[in-house]
Amino acid sequence: MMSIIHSRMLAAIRQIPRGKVSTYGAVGRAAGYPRAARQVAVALRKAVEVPWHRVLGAGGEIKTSGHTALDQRLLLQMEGVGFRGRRVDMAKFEFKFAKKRKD
DNA sequence: AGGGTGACGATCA
DNA sequence: ATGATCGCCACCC
Repeated sequence: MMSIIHSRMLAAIRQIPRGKVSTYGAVGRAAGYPRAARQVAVALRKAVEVPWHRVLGAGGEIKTSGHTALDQRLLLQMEGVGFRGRRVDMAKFEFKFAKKRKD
């Protein structure tokens, strides 16, 4: 069963273009669940066919561990995403979700 | 129903 | 910068 919340999380994640990244918190907000950053991770873990490697922790830090973390970093660098130490250079590579506004 | 959990996030020492 | 703590929230026994 795929809960609606996961569907929305994944929909948001699929919007992240190649060569760009986002964070669990930002994805949660984009999906309409501003406090559900952890659920973004849960959704990613279970989902298939989504650019999971483009989702990082706050500050552009890779929050995965072990072999998964190495894969993630490699995949990102393959897409041209640049790192600065252990973190992605968010100033240049963070994808900004279109946010709703009232105008 | 109740309690533990986690690919999080912000804060503080 | 690093580690501890606490707040969050849906999921899984």
